[in-house]
Amino acid sequence: MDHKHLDYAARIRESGYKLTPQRQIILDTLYEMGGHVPVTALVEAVQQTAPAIDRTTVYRTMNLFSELGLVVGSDMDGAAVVEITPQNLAVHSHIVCRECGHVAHVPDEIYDELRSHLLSDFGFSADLDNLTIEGVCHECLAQSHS
Amino acid sequence: MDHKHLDYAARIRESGYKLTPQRQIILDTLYEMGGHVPVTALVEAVQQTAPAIDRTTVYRTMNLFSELGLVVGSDMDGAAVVEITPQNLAVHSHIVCRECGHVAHVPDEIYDELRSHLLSDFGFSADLDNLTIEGVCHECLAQSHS
DNA sequence: TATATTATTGCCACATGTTGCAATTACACC
DNA sequence: GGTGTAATTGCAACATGTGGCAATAATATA
Repeated sequence: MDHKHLDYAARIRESGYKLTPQRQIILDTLYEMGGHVPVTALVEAVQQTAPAIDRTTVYRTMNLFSELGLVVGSDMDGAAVVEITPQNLAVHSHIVCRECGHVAHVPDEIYDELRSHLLSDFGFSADLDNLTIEGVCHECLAQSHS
Repeated sequence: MDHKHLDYAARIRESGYKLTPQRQIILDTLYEMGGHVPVTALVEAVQQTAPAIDRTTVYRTMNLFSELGLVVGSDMDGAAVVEITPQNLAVHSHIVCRECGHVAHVPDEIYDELRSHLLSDFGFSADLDNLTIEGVCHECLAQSHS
């Protein structure tokens, strides 16, 4: 809401796209939900407000917003997940706990070593941006030791 | 075919499962295809031989065979891919070229550094087995430089 | 403010994977 | 070889995501 919308409106129109009520509702809803939101959940929430908005529109809007840099999408265990682009975004990788589902961001540098190994050993230019790694988080590890 | 089947038959029955014609046909077909096979392609090939075998059966069979260790499954850009378990299997990670689709295996050790960093920095026990990383392979990199 | 253009929407249909369920079938036991 | 039981199968239905297409609506221009 408030002034943030103006930014987004400008961003969208600058790029030659139109600011539709659907897009505003979808963005509002995503804001309200906060954090990492499965697109399926976003669809449900949006349709709570505006039942006429189709699944298709939400997915297409997320793709567009992603291209515009307004949101960041990731694939978590086969499910599409989005979040409002954080300010400190450089590379946007996630670690997801298999047990509790907790999602954390990890800094770019942690992949530097792997990236250069893949390049030197295999001549392979790895695309590690926006990677999602599964595992077990600190808390769940501690719990399973008790 | 030949003696390998006996091994699989034994493996399946030892685990309390049944050796059905469907499972044999599916395994035969996967053998003939070789390498990394998208399950969608496997379904098509199987139905060439036995049209009555359902998609569902192929997917369920792949899940079972995967649990038994007969095949290894991976997720490549949202698509399920399987291959007959190689003999030298330790950890089974792939690098896939975004341009030409080429798939290569990478040795376990390449992830050691990342794994230990994630553990020491975040207390996160990463599950890096069977990881699939996208990027651009050596050949395609060379080509794009010309 | 009216109009033309062009993006956008909603609907339909499809692709891939998964689950529930009743009918079938492999196999262990006699 | 017959029989009981439990695994398995095929079907139908659902979930998630994507693409085509005609109708609609946002914006630039006059």
